[in-house]
Amino acid sequence: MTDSQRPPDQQDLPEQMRVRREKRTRVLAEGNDPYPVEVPRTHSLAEVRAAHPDLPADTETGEQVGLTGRVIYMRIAGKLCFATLREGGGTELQAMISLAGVGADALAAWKADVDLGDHVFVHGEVITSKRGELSVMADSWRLTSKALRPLPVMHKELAEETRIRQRYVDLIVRPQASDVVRTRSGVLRALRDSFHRREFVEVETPMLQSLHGGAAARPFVTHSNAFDMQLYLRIAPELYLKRCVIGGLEKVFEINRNFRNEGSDSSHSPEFAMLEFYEAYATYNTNADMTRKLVQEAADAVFGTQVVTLSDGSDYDLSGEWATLTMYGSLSDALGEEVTPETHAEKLRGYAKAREIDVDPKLGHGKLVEELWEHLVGDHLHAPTFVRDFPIETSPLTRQHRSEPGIAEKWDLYVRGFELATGYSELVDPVVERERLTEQARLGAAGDSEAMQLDEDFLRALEYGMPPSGGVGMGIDRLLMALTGLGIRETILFPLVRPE
RNA sequence: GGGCCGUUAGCUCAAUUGGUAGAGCUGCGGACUUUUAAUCCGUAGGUUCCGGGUUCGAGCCCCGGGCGGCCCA
Repeated sequence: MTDSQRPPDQQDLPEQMRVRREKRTRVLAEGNDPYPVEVPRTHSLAEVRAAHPDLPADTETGEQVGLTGRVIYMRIAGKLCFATLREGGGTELQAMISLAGVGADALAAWKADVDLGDHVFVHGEVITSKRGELSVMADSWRLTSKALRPLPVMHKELAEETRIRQRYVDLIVRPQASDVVRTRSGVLRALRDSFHRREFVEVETPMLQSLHGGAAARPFVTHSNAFDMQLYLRIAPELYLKRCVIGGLEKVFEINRNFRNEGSDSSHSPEFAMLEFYEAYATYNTNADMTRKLVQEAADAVFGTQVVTLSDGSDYDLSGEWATLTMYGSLSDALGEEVTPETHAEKLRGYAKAREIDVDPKLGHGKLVEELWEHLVGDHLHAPTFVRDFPIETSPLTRQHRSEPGIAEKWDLYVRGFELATGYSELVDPVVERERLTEQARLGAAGDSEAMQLDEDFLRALEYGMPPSGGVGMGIDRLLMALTGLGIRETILFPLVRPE
């Protein structure tokens, strides 16, 4: 049982928590509610600040207000107490509680009852202090929510683990934590605006799927009692979005969660937000262009610039056209050896060994090429770069290149060395698709836990005819990483963590 | 999965060679009607992550485990 679930046994509590509980009890005993249902708030702190941008020091405005906020600092000077109140948006305002303003009893109650972290209501006049600080000079005050746990020190950073496990505390003490949340919200809004301007329709497709497909990944497995059947949490929405396009929804997008039962590190989370969009008559050329615009429009909308400032203070330039490489061409350059779709796996293994890159000896040509490429090229890409033309055998849902044999019309977008998005000219030939998925099913039966299952309903849908189309998937968490320089666990409000 | 590092007061961190577990902030008591992380005086607060072991003696050494971080796969 964790501390928070245990019934409050006063004997076991640390002193500071015991004291706060006693204060709560005392306030109740005095006939006051430390958790009132409603208080006569007239303005937000931000509204007061906005209304009085530059009052001179020692001004009395005559304006009466009722304000609320969490006490984050207290300074007591005898018969005059100062408290810094902070509200949700991060705006702070000083409250002044004086003997002359509230009387002896209310002043004594303030000193006795209020702790750092408490929510309070303060009624009084908007003034500036002798030092010029915009303040409310109280004529009355009351608790609006008594905090039973002490606030961490405000001027030291919380341990990273505590920041993640107790994000609510992180949000209270670290304004940048809520900035990230607001940035994320702004990015999502910008993406939706970009799609709506282009007349895309937002859809929501199943999260619970009876077959897992649309990506190469290990799924989470669950069970439906009603249907008495095994279900998977989706690893991708792709096969359902394609059904939409087949049905005539020619421009669709979905922003929703995917689940992959794989490792968790600084760029992977088991649960992550994904954007996918599909457009009839688009190709991997046109949708690369659109992907770039989506990212640039999001940067503009949220930061007002396409040269974003990362968390380490450096600038990152997302503006203009982005670099383009081909996978085989850039790998050949990095190796100093010509690599083509005909290059034997044995030879690729030799290149890997010569460069001390460990590869699974069972890998075939396609995965070897991708492994080598990631080590020799991908890890070193800093500027936004499209990498085009992947091995066909590792791209089962992608169309064969229009002129180059053995190559798929697929790109990956790399930003600062990590993969941000991927796009295809979609494979729409139902006969070829059946062959590809049958091969995937064979790999699955042979033990490849990432292989897709054969989705007969998807193939049936394809047999009704899907227009030539382009599709893109982009990780939302990674987009936030790209725009801010933060790690994935900072971009997700409540990342999965082991129970304490 | 492997390697390395970390885990000490509410929070952030110290602790010499194995020899009485400390500091700042917070809390509590006091002074103070213009503070800005207020200041000053006083004071309290510990299952040193858990379980074993070695030792006269373990926060520190050894073994096992938990949780976390970094690197590698």
